[in-house]
Amino acid sequence: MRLTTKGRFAVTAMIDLALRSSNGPVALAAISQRQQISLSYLEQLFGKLRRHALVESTRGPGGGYSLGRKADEITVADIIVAVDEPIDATGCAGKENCMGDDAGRCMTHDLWASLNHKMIEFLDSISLKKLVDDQLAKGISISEAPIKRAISSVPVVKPIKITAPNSVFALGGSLLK
Amino acid sequence: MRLTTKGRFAVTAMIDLALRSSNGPVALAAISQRQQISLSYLEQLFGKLRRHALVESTRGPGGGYSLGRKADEITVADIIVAVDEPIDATGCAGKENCMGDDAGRCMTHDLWASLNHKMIEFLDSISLKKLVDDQLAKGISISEAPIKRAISSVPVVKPIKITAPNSVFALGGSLLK
DNA sequence: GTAAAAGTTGAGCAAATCAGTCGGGTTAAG
DNA sequence: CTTAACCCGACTGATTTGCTCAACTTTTAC
Repeated sequence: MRLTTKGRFAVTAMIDLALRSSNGPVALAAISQRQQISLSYLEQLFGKLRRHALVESTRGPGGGYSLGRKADEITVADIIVAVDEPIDATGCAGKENCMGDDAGRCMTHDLWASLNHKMIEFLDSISLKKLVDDQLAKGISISEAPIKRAISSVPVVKPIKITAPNSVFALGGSLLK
Repeated sequence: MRLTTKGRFAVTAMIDLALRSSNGPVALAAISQRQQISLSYLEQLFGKLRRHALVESTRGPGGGYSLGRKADEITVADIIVAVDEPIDATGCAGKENCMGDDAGRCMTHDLWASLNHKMIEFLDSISLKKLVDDQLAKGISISEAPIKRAISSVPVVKPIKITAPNSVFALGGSLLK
């Protein structure tokens, strides 16, 4: 599993979706505006999320996406794995060719596998529901109005392009020490 | 923080270093051979590790690297942060411009910050010492011989190039469900 | 039925990152 | 002074990221 902004976008979008999926499907355009994520990019991500059955789609006007299963049955790991496809290959992939002439060669394999496993376990322990509840607890108020689409002639809100360099889990270092 | 093979290489190399740093500095060439990591790449990584004071270098013949501080005072998070430089930028970087007209706009910020923080905490809870102990417990025998460099004319063990596609924490999905 | 609103797919693209390589330093031991 | 090591910066090919464009199909509203 990799951890990139791609995963962050996906998690963010899923939270947004979960927050307002109570009244019918949510359109990507709405998520795009609220979360400042490019619509086309969202389309790509939700294509993958749908193929992994994390979301369901409803086509036509008034359509959009809804959760594929309950929020407490979707984990952060699910989402990240869905968008950052497997692309398996663990250095010395599967083979035991790493054991060679020298002693204790490929400790990499099982070491990393176990660390990996812990990471997965961790991310798998955080459900979408928990994230949503955290947001609600922080007093985020959801506009209950199901999106006014009556405003006919508004051209299209050009999304502000944020040149966000790919960085995930970025921190200034101050947190670490 | 990002999670890539870069970080994996760094952690692996650090474990190798910790395992045999009991008898003087360890040369990168030795780590390169044992762990099948390109020497030049190791040089890059250790440059960063040194700048973060995780390792110390001894120059000249017989030199090499040693741990910058005790193994139980170095965490996986330290290592990964050191090589996968900050490159800070959290979507809506620092600024509060994300709070706009609509309600609950940038939940991304604190949401991801908190998830991030949990990840850091987790990786920060695993010390290099623990990883080393795990390896030792698995019966890895360290060849105490301080590397035979008597073999003069051996051309250079051309490292087998593994076209390891960048994938970290890869898993076939079977672990997840 | 037809038009509009939504999802779906695929191609393509600039920039960044990854995983190195290369070539030349500098430092210290013998 | 030679050699074994670290040091450093530039460069590179392949891949990924983040994103756009264009052309669909499906469904609902009128």
